[in-house]
Amino acid sequence: MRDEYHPPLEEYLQVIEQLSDEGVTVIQARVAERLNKTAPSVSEMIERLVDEGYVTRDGRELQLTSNGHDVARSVIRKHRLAERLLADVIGLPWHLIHEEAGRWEHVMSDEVEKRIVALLGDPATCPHGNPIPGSIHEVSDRDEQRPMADGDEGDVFRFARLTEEAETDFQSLSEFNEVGFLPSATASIRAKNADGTIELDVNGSSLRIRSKMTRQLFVVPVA
Amino acid sequence: MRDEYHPPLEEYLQVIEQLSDEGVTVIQARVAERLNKTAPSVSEMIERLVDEGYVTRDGRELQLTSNGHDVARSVIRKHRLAERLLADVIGLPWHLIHEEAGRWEHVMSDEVEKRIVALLGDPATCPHGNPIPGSIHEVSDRDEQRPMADGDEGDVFRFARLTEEAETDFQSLSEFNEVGFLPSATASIRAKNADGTIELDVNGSSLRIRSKMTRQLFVVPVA
DNA sequence: ACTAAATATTAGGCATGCCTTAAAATAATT
DNA sequence: AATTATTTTAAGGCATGCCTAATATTTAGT
Repeated sequence: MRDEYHPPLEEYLQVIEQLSDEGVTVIQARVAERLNKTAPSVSEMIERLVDEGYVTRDGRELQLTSNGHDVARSVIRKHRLAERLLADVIGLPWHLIHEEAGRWEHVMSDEVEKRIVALLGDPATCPHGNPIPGSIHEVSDRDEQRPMADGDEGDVFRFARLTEEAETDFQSLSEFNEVGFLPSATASIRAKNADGTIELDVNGSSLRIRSKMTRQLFVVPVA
Repeated sequence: MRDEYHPPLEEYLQVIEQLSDEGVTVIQARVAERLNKTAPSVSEMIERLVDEGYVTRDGRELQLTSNGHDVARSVIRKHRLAERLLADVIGLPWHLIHEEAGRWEHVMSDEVEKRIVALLGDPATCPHGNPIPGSIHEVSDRDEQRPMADGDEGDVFRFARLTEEAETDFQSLSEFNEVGFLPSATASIRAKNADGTIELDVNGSSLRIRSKMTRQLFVVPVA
């Protein structure tokens, strides 16, 4: 088996899994972007991951092996559980939890994972609305979720989730946190601007969503 | 300033601080033993720590600079707060918390540290009875504490703390946990054996303490 | 088909932290 | 003092993960 402590390996597998989840074609260039590493670094590392049986290649496309997939799922599970713990128990502000959990995910033992699950009642999602792999609870509204960008002026919706990629946009996250625009919050589209930004009404407060971000936020229409 | 994430550096400074706290003369050989590293590895690393201004030498004796001391205190503080969180909130069994906290200490942000302090009410000690640097609460019985080895048959005491070194004796810790012999527990000396081991009565259960361990456990006599 | 853009690899380096083996320096004992 | 034990350093290596610069190799766009 693999040693205990391999942050870089875990990061690579995690990103491959996430890209794949997002429907992005997983090639090295995408991984490099996500991890902020140079192409040669990624090339070398992927070679290792292939050698060690975590990844296979089909042309330039990357695929996790069953083993690689298990590791990735475990890391993602720990990441999202850590986020829940940080937000719900420790009281760390919502916009700070992602970065913190990005370190915790690599040091949390399976034993602690279990205790956190018990403590929190096996939550279905992280505080960004993304499902926690292995939870017995289903995310019921998955297929009703659609990108905020697809909405129209006047639409009222419930904020369901934001992509992992969006979680790294610290500036936006701070703004969301400021006005309480977090998953499960209700809001409405005040205006769709020519530059692609969207003006929201969140509980009376106004919030402008960056153009790129509107495709990273998933919402569920409210009757 | 120093980058975020330097587990090895932090481990070295932490050990130097702890050895010094224990009254041990801090030389490289001691550090090597504690960290389970070879002498040349430690020699090289200490050289770096000196170069970078964390440590000074006086002959073979090592001393932390003010900066090095601050880092060490911070890591120890995070370690002990993590242990409290793991034990009191997350519910990880007592004998497992030390190892887990040994990883968490390197990834916990100052922000999270603050929240944990607030959550736990600024605890005075970790679950092994050792003081948490920076806590406003005093450890009142510090000078009444003495090694269990100094006690006599029939003595009744309160278990006050165990040294950091003892915390790595997983086997003993498991046994202690088994019979509920944790800091703040009351017990009595049933027998002092010729081989240096001590036989305890813990709440009716019998517990044999390894010879070496009897000097690592500090107790406070009970009237 | 042909050029431009995107992607991947090669080659050569580098810092970090470890290690082993061997030699030197200190300290402790007899 | 001489010897033995402890401690430190020197020398040479190695794996991990990064990097830059330069070179292929694809894939797309015109």
